[in-house]
Amino acid sequence: MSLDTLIVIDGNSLIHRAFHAIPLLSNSQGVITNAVYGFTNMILKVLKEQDPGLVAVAFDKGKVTFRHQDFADYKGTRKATPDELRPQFILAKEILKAMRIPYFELEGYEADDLIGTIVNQAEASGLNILILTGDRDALQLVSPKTRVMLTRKGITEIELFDEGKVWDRFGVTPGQIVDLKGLQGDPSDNIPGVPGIGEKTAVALLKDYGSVEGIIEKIEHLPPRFQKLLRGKEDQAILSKKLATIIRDVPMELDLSQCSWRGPDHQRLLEIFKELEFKSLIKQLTSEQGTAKSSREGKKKFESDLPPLETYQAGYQTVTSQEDFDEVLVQASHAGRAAVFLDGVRGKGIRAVYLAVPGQDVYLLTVKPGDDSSHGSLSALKALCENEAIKKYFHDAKDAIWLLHHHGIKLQGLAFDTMVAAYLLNPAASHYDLTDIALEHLGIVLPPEGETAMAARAEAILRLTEELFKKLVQREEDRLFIEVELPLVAVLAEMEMAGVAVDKQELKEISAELHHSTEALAAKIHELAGENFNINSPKQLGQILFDKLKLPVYKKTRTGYSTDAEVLEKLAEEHEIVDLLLQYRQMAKLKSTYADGLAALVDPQTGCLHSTFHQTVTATGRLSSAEPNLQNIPIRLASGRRIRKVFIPRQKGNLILTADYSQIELRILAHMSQDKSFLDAFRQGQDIHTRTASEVFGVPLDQVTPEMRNRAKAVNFGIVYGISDFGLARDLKVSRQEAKSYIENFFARCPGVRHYIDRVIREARERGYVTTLLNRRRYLPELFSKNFNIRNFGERAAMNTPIQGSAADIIKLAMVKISKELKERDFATQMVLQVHDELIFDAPEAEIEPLIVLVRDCMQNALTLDVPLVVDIKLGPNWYETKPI
DNA sequence: CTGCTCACG
DNA sequence: ACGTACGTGAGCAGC
Repeated sequence: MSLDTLIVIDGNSLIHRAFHAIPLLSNSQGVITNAVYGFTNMILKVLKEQDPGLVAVAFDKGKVTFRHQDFADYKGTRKATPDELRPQFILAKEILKAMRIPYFELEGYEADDLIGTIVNQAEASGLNILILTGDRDALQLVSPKTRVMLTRKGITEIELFDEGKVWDRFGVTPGQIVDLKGLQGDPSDNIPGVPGIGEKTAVALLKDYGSVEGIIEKIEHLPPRFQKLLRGKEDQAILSKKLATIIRDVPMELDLSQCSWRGPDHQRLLEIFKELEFKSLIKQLTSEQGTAKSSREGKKKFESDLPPLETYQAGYQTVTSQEDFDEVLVQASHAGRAAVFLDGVRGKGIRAVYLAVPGQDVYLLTVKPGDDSSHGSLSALKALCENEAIKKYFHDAKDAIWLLHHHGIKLQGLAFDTMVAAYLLNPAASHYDLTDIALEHLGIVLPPEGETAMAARAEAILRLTEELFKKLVQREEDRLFIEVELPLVAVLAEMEMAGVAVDKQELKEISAELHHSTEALAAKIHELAGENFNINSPKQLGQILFDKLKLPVYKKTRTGYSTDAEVLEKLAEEHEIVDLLLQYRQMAKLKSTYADGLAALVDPQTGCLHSTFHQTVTATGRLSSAEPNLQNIPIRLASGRRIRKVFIPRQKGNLILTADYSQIELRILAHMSQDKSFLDAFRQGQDIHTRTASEVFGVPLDQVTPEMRNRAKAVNFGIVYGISDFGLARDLKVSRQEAKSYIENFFARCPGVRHYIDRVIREARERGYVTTLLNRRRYLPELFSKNFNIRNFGERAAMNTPIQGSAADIIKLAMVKISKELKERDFATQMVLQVHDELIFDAPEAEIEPLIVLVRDCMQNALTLDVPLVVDIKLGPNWYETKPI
């Protein structure tokens, strides 16, 4: 038994291998089991032989929503994964669960990349790693600590590769495997390589020059025939290498402790084996029971079997007397800074305070029931937090501000937020738990519970502050952090706490009206259908429309018929029920999500909605809003727009003022692309959609029809999103040819935009990331995927993110400025909402005039671009009735 | 808990 | 030949 060995398994590779190596077996029920049988067999064999301390499996995960969304017409033309194989993946995962082996998958990544990431972390923890796969690409991961078990022809034969073996077999080091592929290419993965260069040439060149880059650099020194092959193919070679390179820093939260191998859940595994009729495996399992790992298993907690990873502990002193509180404050004052970990729950208050002061032990200040900020530990906390001279570091400072607010404490001197900093370093991660970022950036494991664990968190915040700031400086994101994101934390906290006032009466009336309309529509729909069914169930609705009423099927989803609005609109002519369904859907959405959904979240104390603005959610830098989401309140259709009537000022004499950036994304595109036509249009104050229409349709500005403008508007949007003729055609309901000609015309008339797009994608490929105007960074590992779709997605994200993200930069900057001005000038106005390119204020009538000047100035001058930023301001008694001033 | 659908910029 | 526009959050149904 080797406790320090981790086995990582490429699930996709093994299952595919097994599927092709073993004839189509099935159980008596007809369930095909060949691949899952081979897979299970192989894993059991390796586990038995190696008896590792840890084990994990990785799977590919593509863009399932797109991949499976076939048009009915095309059904059956193409099968990526054979029907006999697809369900076996599910079975394999069931078996893994029963074996208590964790498996990892992440949207947009291949198993390879997850393995690379796991290996990286495991190596850092000092583990020995064995990779089990049928994919030779994995050989690039071989190192002194990592070896690869490669399946041969069949599946039971395994060949073990260490560094020496790779050298013997391929004549290159493991690290050069990717260079080999860059030159040689790989038809199976659609990697071009350099035509004319095969294995021999590639190896010989690499022996002399080390890498693809090395060869290109010394291209002059190469024999003429090689020069000839390589010239003009440099980029292709570099790209090929990148495509073959396994990503090792996939943004995933990996807890190696979850991977400790504890033996299977015998009972469950046996059940599955019986169902699948794996007789030999059943025999194997039952004969082994009671031996080895199975016997020492109880119902222990997961953490009980921790692998040999160092768990981080911090010493701490409990502080209880007033004298000691004073001493802590002296220490913190002296140091000038402290990391604060508040143990508490929003709305309930703080239970304990852990302070990490540089050079001192962590201090624990416990809060006794009934304590308040006038005496005891909370008064010490108040003194600390309200002293601006002492810099405070938090993880999730906005949450801390809420907790402090509960005790009447106002935070001054916020100097770092490790959650927000970790987000800037990798905005694509799914979450930023302190535990995860401490592991990622400090390599330490935080214990889950207890006072030492909490003390360790305070200490970790202190250390992370240093580490993350260093990284921000390295990436030149420190200004973005200090000047925008960090001050924004407090601005958002204030917006959340203020909330936006709601007219509950109006909300009730809307709900009642919607109740009547949905009921009436449902009755008619049921009558036309000839039976009662749940209209909200896409499954039942599909059966009615397509099985019973025999309407034509235009689109399917992974699980059945699609019944979305796009499909229903196509069916409108076919049956009168369809229009009623569209109306019903609309009304039902308004009622459940908005009328009733919002009403349920109104705070009875304040009469306001207190949304949470998340600062660390989007990959582009935008904010998101939740519980409730106030960034998607209806506006496009009159029926939904009414919902905006319920958003009102908090008191009599106040008004709602909205300020939105006009065409900010296209202005940013003009600035970044320097396209003449776009720059000119914005500088002249022209309507951009009219201008694009004039370019695309080749008519003078004054002859652009509304229809032309509409189409041009869709083209402009398409450009920002990464256009395709298909997407544009669908959006505009024109033919694909027509859409294509719009796009071609557009690029012919706006070559600057074309060049900009090409440049951004090229730079993204070179650097692996894209940036915004304020240097916000987004990594795009998708660009290097071997999967065509994922790669294309990466390219669209590469062009969209600088635009969307820069718009986010600008409005965030404006929010910080506005908030500061409002404070300094003692305005009673409250900023209440942000909707990506729009800010909403609740303002006393007397302040409106100066407010308009202030807001417009801060927003339009947040950043100076090569085109003007224009802000439209509206005013009204509620969010619905705001009118241009 | 996942998939579908739909609301917004 | 691939499959089809970027970024979100929420409610509901059904496994």
